[in-house]
Amino acid sequence: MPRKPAKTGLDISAPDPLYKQVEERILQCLADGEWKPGQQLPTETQLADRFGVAVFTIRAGISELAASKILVRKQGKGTFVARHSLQRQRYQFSHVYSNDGVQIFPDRALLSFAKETAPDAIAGILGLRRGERHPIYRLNCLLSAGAKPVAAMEIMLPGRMFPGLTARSIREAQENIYAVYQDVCGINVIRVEERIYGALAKADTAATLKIAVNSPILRVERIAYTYKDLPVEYRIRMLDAGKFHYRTDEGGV
Amino acid sequence: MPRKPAKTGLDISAPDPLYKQVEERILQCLADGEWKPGQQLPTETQLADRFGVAVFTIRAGISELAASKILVRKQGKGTFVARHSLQRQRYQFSHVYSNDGVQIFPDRALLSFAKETAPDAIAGILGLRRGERHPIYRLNCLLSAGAKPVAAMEIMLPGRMFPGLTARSIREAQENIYAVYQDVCGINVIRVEERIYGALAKADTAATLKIAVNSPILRVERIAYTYKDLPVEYRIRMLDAGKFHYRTDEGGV
DNA sequence: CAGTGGTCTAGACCACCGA
DNA sequence: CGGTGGTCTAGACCACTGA
Repeated sequence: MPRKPAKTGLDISAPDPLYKQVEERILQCLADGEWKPGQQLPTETQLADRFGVAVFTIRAGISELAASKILVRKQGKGTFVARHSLQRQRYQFSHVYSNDGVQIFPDRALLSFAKETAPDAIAGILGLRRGERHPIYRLNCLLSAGAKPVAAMEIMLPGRMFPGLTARSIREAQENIYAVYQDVCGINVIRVEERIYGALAKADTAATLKIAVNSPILRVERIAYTYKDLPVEYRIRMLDAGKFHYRTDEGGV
Repeated sequence: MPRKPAKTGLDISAPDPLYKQVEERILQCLADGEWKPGQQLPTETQLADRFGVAVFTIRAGISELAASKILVRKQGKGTFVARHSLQRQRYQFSHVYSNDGVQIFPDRALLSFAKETAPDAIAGILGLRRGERHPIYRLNCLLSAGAKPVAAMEIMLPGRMFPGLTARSIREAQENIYAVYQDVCGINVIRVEERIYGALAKADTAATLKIAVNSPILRVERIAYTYKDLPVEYRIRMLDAGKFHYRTDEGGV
């Protein structure tokens, strides 16, 4: 007897395999906010019933999302929506090292917080429609390790996606700023693209970082994305390249 | 009846699951050179017989190695040892872009090729035992796109791991240099670590790149590893940061 | 102890490849 | 057409969690 596709939306005769469809459905539930960060998903058996497929198929879908760090499986407990905890920051999205080889997790001081209309260039980067007026938040931060400045950071966020964001909510959170996006606005960053430029410090950057004008700096631009490849953050960091560097890995078993 | 562990070396009662042991065994075969780059592995059914486990278990092990880009599966054909082809270079280990956003695959000109004794610092980076004399190859290259210099590159290789390497073999190959390591010396790079520094061009680098002294440069140091986390290459690239930048991605579905 | 995810089996059918 | 990997099922047992 053929499987009934109507009830669940999963279709064995579709071009995509069932476990890919499971993946899509779970991503859709996450994008819709049905399951929120930190929350437990239904068990694999329950999902298998709900979607009308075998447990193996559910596992295949969940496995890919777990590999992407979107879900977290805990044996004996359940499967959970990943959170941007401090521990997670230690191994993802954090690549600044001092030049003597110590990984840096800088403190964040919020210097300014403004709401304004997005310039065309920024609107384009954040995927906002041309020809319309879009509010954005513009944040300026100083990142420092101990008393030493590490980087000047500017963050631009599409205003409509971050309801309820305030300077206060950012200042009070000791956490990774992506945890603030999650907890305050329900925005989940799952992927980033970075461009790393070498440059010379201009007067304002030099003053902020307490280095000489024309000192070498690393300008790191990042676009962060949530589900469905939707850009949610554009940030620029100006790192003091005299004291710090950037590391990446690739490949590996 | 319990599985017999002696014959194959796989042991259901070991702390590692069987599919991890499969993975280890395959990596060992690769490190031993039993299966060479581009070569086809035995079929999953044959490996299942050989290791005394189910096909599913073989698949689980191979899947992880395929995700690490160490093996390549081709439906209807078989499973193969990955090669460092030009196509592969396009999506792995190549991150230089011009500042107007075009990905750069520079040409390589070999300027010098020397064999010498490794200084202590280099020996340490390449994991060579202290207090012994180790031959290394030291290569200097100019990377350029069209007529424009992109970067000066220095490569250091542990001499004993690269028998038969000559300036000629590198000059004649139009391929990715990692393909030369594979084809000439049987060395497979599977993972790299990179450190990205911002700096100012000194006189010699400036002359090579045809830029002004104290122009901004990106100094990219890379250590490349083969199986068993064995370092096989240390390279330093000095990129003209006025015209080029570096990109990385992280995360994603 | 019951419930979770983790591993593993034996087998089925499919899609793709090349002779 | 036979052989390959790709997907999927049903079911088993294990390891870990927390009440």
